[in-house]
Amino acid sequence: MKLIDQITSIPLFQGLARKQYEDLAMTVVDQVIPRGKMIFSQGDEAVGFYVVISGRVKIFKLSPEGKEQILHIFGAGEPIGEVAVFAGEKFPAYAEALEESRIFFFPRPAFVDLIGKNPSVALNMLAVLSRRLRKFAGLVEDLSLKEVPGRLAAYLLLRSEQQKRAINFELDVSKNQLASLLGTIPETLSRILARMEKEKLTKSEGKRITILDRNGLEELSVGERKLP
Amino acid sequence: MKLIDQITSIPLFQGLARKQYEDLAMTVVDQVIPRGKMIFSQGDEAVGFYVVISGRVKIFKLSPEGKEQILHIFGAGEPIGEVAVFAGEKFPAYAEALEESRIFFFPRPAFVDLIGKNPSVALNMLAVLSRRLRKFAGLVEDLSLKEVPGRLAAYLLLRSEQQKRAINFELDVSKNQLASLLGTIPETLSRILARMEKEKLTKSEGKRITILDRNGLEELSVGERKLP
DNA sequence: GATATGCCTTGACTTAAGTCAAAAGAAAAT
DNA sequence: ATTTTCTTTTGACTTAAGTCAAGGCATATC
Repeated sequence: MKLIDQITSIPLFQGLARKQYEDLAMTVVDQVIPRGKMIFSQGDEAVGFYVVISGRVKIFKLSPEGKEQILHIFGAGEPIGEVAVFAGEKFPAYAEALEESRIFFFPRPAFVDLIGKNPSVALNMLAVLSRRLRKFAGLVEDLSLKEVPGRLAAYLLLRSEQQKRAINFELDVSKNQLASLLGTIPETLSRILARMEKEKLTKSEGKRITILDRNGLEELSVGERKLP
Repeated sequence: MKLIDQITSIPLFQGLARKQYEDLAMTVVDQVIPRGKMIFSQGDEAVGFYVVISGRVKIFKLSPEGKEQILHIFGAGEPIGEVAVFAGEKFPAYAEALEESRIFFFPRPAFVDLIGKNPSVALNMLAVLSRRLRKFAGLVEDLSLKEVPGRLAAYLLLRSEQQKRAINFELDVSKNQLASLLGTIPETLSRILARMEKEKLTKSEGKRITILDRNGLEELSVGERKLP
């Protein structure tokens, strides 16, 4: 697919004139990042931002001891690092490709200019940031007010919802990654999955999860129920 | 002070034409909220957003058992609830006045209209949301990767920085609130303050905190040191 | 002045989840 | 195919922080 068509299909840039897509295409840097490679590190100078075209990218924080907390996992169409364009100039976290990913880099000046002239881009961006803030508020709530079984239950229910309430689906991340996403460690995750299975709430073989008792999971996720 | 002058001094609205301030003044609702009163609840329909004119407002989440996690404490000039204007239409958390507060309510349609027409307001708003995202990323990091002593140390250092690196300052929130802000409970906070004092890192009498060993606190906050 | 109310602290106890170590499985590399 | 490497699971143990209960202290209320 041609560069400009790729740009046209980025949700953030919906509603622009032909000319503006062409301008964007002039400044964009197209790059392919292999699995496991860092895109940027916390503290790096942000001279622009990225949009994921294909593949998946994780954004995360690291503790001094090396424990990681994933903040987001972004896929096609989603912008990353845009926060640094509007506040501060350093990336506030690390970004690494979870699989081979194609990403577009947009330099800051052209983008700021575009936003100033295009209310629709500004509104799109406001919507993106607002959704992200909402998601963060949920993450903070989970980390602070729920126990790990509740967080895991909420995550499984969310994944199921995203797949038409499928009773049976594949985790799209490794269990190590999932642990990091839930703010815990692989050992704990493993144990809790085993306990859920014993309670006949779920069944798991590798990455394949089957929800046996949706209601029970819901109770767990809102804290009305505890795992023995 | 006159209504319109109050509006003029809101950072979010910097750089508007006289006419636009007048339009805003036409739609604004001025209200005074007594200490302890709810401004909105999680799930409430968001027909607009608020700006704090004076006083302080806490934004928080509640667990089913009633434990609260404060997300932000906002003071004069800061907007609240604007996320709901751009994404979803429900407030994602609770808001309550910590002290008697004067707040302006701006109905959604007029504001969306203003943003569409005024790139500077859009950019201001993008900056506000971006700073907030950054703060959240830090909160998530703290909750997930630091222990309570580290979070407390980081908080005390931050407060000190905000007051010209004062060695001696007053907490601007009650210790109960501080516990909620740090994602813990009053008992734990109390014990950790006592341990810090024993280690000669700080000294506290009521709300007055004295930093005795800034370096030690920094080590604690980055996890290079542990409290015995 | 007495009493109530909210705020903070302390002690004894419990528990969720982390650490460390080891091993089994699965996936990738040679 | 076999070795290497990474992921996942399990067991034994430790620990940070939560719960419950009681008491102190201050401020507000009658």
